[in-house]
Amino acid sequence: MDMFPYPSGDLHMGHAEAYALGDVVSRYWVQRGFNVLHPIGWDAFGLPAENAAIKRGLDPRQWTYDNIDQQRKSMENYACSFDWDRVLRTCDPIYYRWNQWLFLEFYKKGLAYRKNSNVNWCPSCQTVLANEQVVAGLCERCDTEVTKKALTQWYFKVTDYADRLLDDLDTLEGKWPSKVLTMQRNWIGRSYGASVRFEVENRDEPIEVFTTRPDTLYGATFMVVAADSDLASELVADADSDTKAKFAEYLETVKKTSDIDRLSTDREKTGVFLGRYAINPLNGEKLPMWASDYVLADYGTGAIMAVPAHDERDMEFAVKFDLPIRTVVDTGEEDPQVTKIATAGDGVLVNSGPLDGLRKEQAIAKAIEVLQQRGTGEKTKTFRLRDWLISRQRYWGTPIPIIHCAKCGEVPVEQDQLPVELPDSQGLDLAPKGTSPLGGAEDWVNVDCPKCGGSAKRDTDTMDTFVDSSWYFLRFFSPNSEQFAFDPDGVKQWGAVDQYVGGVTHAILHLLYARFFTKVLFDMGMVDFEEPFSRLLNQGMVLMDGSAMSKSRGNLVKLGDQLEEHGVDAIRLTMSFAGPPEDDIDWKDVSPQATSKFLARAWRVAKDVSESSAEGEPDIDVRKATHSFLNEFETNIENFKFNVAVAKTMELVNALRKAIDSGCGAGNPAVREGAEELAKGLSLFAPYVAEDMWHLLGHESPVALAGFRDIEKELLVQDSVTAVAQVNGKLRDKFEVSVDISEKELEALAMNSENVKRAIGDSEIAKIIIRAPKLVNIAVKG
RNA sequence: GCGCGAGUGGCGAAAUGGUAGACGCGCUGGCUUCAGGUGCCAGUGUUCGCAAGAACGUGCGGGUUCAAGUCCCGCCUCGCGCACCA
Repeated sequence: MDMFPYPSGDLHMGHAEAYALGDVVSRYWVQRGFNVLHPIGWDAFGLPAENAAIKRGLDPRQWTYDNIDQQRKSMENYACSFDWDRVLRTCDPIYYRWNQWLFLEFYKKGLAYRKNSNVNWCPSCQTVLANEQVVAGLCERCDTEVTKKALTQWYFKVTDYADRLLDDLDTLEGKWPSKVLTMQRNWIGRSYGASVRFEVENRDEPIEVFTTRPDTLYGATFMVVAADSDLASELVADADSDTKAKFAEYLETVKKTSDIDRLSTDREKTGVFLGRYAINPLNGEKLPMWASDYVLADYGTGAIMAVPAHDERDMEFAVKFDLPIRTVVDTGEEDPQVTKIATAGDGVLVNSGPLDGLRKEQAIAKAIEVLQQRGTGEKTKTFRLRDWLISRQRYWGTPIPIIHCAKCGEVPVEQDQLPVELPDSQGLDLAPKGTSPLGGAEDWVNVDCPKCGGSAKRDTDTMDTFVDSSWYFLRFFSPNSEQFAFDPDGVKQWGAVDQYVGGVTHAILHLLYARFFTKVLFDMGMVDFEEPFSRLLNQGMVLMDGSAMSKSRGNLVKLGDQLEEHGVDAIRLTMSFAGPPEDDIDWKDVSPQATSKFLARAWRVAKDVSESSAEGEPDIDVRKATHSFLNEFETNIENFKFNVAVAKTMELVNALRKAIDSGCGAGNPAVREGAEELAKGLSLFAPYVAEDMWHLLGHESPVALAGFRDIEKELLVQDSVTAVAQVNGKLRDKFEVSVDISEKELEALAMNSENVKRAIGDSEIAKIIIRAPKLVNIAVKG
């Protein structure tokens, strides 16, 4: 299965590569006789449709469906072997109805909930964004600086699945690109440590912090609370007016700082003293409490214990504000108290009471044990992963099927009322204004509460389009079903996606969400697998002159033009032959003309065979060439080495050409056999030419279904090989030998070689290594 | 800063520790052709040599091995990811 496209305009070179490669895999397994489901659909909701609507006054629905029609025609022309009976479009009510159904199932299980918090806000798109959609502080879509806004929004509780999402990555090892696995692991970001409760003077409740280094508790010399957290404001509330004023001023500047500035690496630490003290639970020491923006409000508990001697950031802060530094781990490096350089490595505990003399790992365990005994802390873990914010204040998406009633609160829409269809865009103001355009559809918004019958309003937000793509692969089992989201029989028959193909751009977002959905559906008993995509192939990008193609850059290569000039087969083959699929292709390095020439050369082989009458016994060398081609072709395809597989078909063409011109001739049955396997092999890359060849060779049925010939193992055995003679590992001579040559014979052959004799000269022979039938290496002294 | 990946001819690239450069582009020469931006054949890592052959050669420096593009250690460069995550 290929990642489904977003229908913005026609297909481009990137699509051409992705679908060529996906099609090779699909056609290969069909050729091997498997029942292959190779579906396609459209990720049809989303902002571009809406933006086009705003900019050019179009109906987003019309714009989307027009683009889908155009893309579909191009795909058909491009010979994509999709199952056109299973097409889905996520903007069809029959599709998004099940988005809503799934949302309500999640809601029932407490996996969909609403909360108020500081969320990422794109001032340009005028909508909230998920953490995953913020890249280095910028909106993933429009590169605008993202700001924070306190809003009540819908979330999916991905964090409930954090452990499984992380641990199950192990089962994908070797089947997904390791790069993607690493990125997912980093994103989920589990760290083990301890939560520790610190009493605070003049406060009833202790505050809790998370630390990965409970062993350094004796080295804690102050505490830091995230300046923008509720806790900081609360702590400072009772302070003197001077402290309060300073805090208020600081908080103002923190709020003004954009994420971009905040993230810049060598930014000086800032902060203010809160006028409060916490008590170290292990040694009873009084620790001054500070507020700073280097502690994040939404990670851990938004507060930390600061151990400057063994944490770089705490050290920086301590130096800046002249706070004490106490070394508690002797790492063998210079004392951080003196150098002002924090040490984080392993070592022996000092100045730490009962922990003294222990090594880091033991001390961590011991510290946790002590905390547990005293009831002031325990072993715990924290994740970087946050819950998935799914509400969007935009029009072109799935309406959230919730009704808000003043009396009954959140009321889910009844099952039989689904789908909650999007109102027509006519008469709605789609321009971004910070609240959903759906709010303006009064007939649509105002409804009776399903519970009490009183007047109520629909939720006006729409779902993130990543909800649509989190389960679409399951919908292909029954794309038009009104009975269920996806057919359980289909799940049994087809199961998880055996092979997924798409760009690495979705390494985190889409793949993580789809994995999350699959696990939830597994727990609901709706699917019997926990990972949606058994194998994943990331294709690279198609570039021009080293950079991404774009109209504004003036280096845009149009797929339509390329197809016009070279033909579909040549472009598909060029994409496959250019290099390893995961590498980028620079279009300037690639030659579709050459590929065309190769296709013509292959075609002529079939032509020559078709014009000769069969005669003679099958030529054994040609048969060997054909069967070793089959053997190598199959392993290369199965290992995604499409470029090498194409090279092997070129070798076969060369061998057949030679046989026709200066060997056994085109009428030899072995040449016909070779030409037929050649057509089948080529059918994965160049279906039109291959089909023509196949018909030239006298077949009526489609080449795509012909099936490779069984490999005759005995034809893979070479009866002579080139043996090499080395002296001290350097090649000195070669000879053709029989594969079953004895070690003695091979050695004699080598020793009699003039070249070898010369290389040995007067030196003394130390050792002779023989690997019959391929190699003799003579080690000499001196 | 941390993590991951990659550095091989003029170019895109091949190579279970055992012939480095398969296959293709480009280039050179020959044949075919009225002609050719076609087709076919041959050559093509660098240096020396008429040749036979030799020396050198997979980013750099070491190491393991009879044998290293491949394994180990240290560096350099590029790309990607993460980046005050406690």
